[in-house]
Amino acid sequence: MSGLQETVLPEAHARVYAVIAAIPPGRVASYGAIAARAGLPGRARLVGKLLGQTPADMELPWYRVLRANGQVALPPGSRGFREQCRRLRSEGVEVRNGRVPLSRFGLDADLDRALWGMPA
DNA sequence: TACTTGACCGTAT
DNA sequence: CATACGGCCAAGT
Repeated sequence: MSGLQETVLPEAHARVYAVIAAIPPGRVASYGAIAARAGLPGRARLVGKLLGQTPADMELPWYRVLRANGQVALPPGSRGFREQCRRLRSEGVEVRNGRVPLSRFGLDADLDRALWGMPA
């Protein structure tokens, strides 16, 4: 066998997609939290790269993914940026100045709550 | 092979 | 709140 990660990475990609697909409407998660839940701790950039290469026609709630501080990761003013803000707001998520306020819960806690239903 | 690029992140100043 | 720095690592040049 010649390539290990040549088969391992696609596996990881599938897990990342699964985690993102599991984020319920009206909820958000950070790149880092998603990577961690997909078994790739410390590899938030891989998630970003993957989303960047994800075809726009694929069904995936990509817009529920934000930076750890709540900011939208796309270039401010770009089409994707506006699209993301629009979709989030349409789900009832507050977006102010390209950013989602993380009032009492961090994005990680928010994702955990979403996946495991932990109470506040 | 070496260097650069990214839809990132935590810590420090 | 803003900068800076190191860490992360697949892919492209």
